Amino acid sequence: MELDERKLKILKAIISNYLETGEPVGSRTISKYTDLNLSSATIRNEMADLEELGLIMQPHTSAGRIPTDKGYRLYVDQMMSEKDTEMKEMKTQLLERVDKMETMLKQVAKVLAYNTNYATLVTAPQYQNSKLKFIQLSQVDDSQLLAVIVVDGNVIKNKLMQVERMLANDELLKLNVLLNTFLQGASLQDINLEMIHTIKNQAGEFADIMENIFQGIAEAIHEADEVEIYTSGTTNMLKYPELGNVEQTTKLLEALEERQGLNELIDESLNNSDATGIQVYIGEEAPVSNMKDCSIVTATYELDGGGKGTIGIIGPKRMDYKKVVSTLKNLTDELDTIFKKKE
Amino acid sequence: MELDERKLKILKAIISNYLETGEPVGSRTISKYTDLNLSSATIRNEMADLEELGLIMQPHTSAGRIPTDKGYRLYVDQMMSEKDTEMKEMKTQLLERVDKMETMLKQVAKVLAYNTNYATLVTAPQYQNSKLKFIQLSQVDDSQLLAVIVVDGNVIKNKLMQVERMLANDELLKLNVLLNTFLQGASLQDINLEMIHTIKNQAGEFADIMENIFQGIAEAIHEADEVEIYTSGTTNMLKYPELGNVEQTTKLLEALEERQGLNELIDESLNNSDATGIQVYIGEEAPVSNMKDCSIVTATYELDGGGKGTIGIIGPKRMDYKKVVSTLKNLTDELDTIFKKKE
DNA sequence: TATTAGCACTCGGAAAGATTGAGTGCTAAT
DNA sequence: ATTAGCACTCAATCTTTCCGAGTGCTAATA
Repeated sequence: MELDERKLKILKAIISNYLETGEPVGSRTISKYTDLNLSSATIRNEMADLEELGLIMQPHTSAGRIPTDKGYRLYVDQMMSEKDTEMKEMKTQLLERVDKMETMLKQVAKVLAYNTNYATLVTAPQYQNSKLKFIQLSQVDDSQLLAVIVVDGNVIKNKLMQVERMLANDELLKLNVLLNTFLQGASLQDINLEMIHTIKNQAGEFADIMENIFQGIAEAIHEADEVEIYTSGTTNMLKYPELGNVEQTTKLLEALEERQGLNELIDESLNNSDATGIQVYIGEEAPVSNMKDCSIVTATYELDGGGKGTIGIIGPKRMDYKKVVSTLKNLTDELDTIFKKKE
Repeated sequence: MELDERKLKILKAIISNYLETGEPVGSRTISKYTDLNLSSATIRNEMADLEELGLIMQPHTSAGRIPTDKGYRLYVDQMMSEKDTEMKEMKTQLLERVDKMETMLKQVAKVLAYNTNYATLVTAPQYQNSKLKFIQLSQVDDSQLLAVIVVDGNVIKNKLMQVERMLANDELLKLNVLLNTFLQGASLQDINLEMIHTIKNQAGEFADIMENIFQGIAEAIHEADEVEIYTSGTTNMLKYPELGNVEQTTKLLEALEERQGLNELIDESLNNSDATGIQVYIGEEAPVSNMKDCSIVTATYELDGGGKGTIGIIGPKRMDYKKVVSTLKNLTDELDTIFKKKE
């Protein structure tokens, strides 16, 4: 059996109705509220076919039909090829207060959650491949040295280190010059053992202090590699009763709160994203086990500096894909420009 | 009517039973499971009295009794005067990975939530009254100046500023000396307009740049004043059905997620805490409207540097006050020593 | 051959009763 | 002052009934 034009139209009608109501859709509804001018009986026949094709299903006999994951997938693929729309209010909301990356990303998650009524997740851009811009050591007090490390994209990391004795000004200066000479412009991966060795040699009597400093730098880098994930609107998930019992939803909320599996999700989405940067996971397709009853839409944004971040929306399978996808598309564009302007 | 010894015993029995089960407690239960050796009828009479005193109530006729807020309050006050117990496992869990304040506080919230099954909240120490330790300006690239600001307790803030031209090394040095001379050791409140004026005068040709810098410092200070609040275990709240319908719990979760009203709670608890630093809010006593059905226990920890932070536990009214209070007491002690060791 | 009207059938969910049992208050006896 | 006993209440739970949305199938129609 083939999926002809009419079947497709009916499928779309079923899905979009289901997206609105969350209730199984009956044949009569379709017959009445589409411009197909077919009787419910005919629709029923077609529905039987669609069911056979695995695109829709009945939650129980004598109920209407709901889309299967496969049905959603078809719908989303269709829809993705169509045009965008709307989105302007969000921009203004977003720009209200953008003074700091962290604040901004939290804000993005919040605004997005508020506007979509789904759970959202935003990661800071990951910078593994960006270059070291600047290192500075300063003596904070008798026993503490502060290393300030700045990388492309102006991500700043501080690292406090204990030292045995206070360094003189010229010693500090020398070390600063040394560090910056060797490390400026290096990508985080470039800083290998060999380089460390060289620097330690050059440092002479401060080799042991350098040891300390590298330890600190390593920690700072490690820290920079840990992606910070901001979530918002997680409680929105409680609004969708079809996500099964409360227990399951609770599990999902816990996962979101504890960031369980979110890293996998983000890696997955960063690696697999195509030109548009948008990925849609429906039900079982999700790389996180607690989210098998949901759909997840992720988008990747990219900075000039090479940093990449992810924005994700987690919602019920009957999420408004059209709106979500177009919103995300616009949002990533927006982020791109904001970050570029700030740099 | 007076609250005699026996009534008190019965009240305690009712409350502690209710804490365990979450179900209204009947007269027969008390009669059987206490060493009072009284018949259920007698207990009933006493219960009627306790009800008249406003210490317990019936959720409906022909149900057992549950404690009122007033009853809880009595119980808590009694209990607070008694001895502590237990707590050792938590320490080890806590110390597993303490490399960074932020990480640690998150960890504290998590461990606490895990161990108590309530929602928890932890704030970083607030430093309004601590002193500025160190300021350093560095030229990051052509157009950007980085100010690193360190205050007592080693809270570090970075502030990037745009400048029109690149500063020469000796110029930077001069400014650094200037800033540190005037500002080192000053509490954040000390930095008033007059001082700013003086510094700007001294800065000579760099007055305009100084303007920029002060702007930056102001922002950084402002930022330091914003308390970061970490929450964990919020989904635990879904485990207590007596918190009313799901909607209300959802509201509570939202409040926790969006940090609504948490600042009030923290201020309140910081200001009102007595020698022990522990505060208990029962039901309506809570300074946050969404939490009228819960109880909140907060504890204040204090650093040598003068920073104060709050740890809070939010749970149902029938929370295990004894355990919670002793846990919090121990935890704050622990935090105090950890922070002191780190300084 | 495609569509439609008609009808018997299914089944979840709401409504209405029936049953249970934990708990109470009151009274009379100890 | 305490207790046994009893009638009464009421939420919770289980049963039963009923309704209607929706189906599949068949026979009639265009």
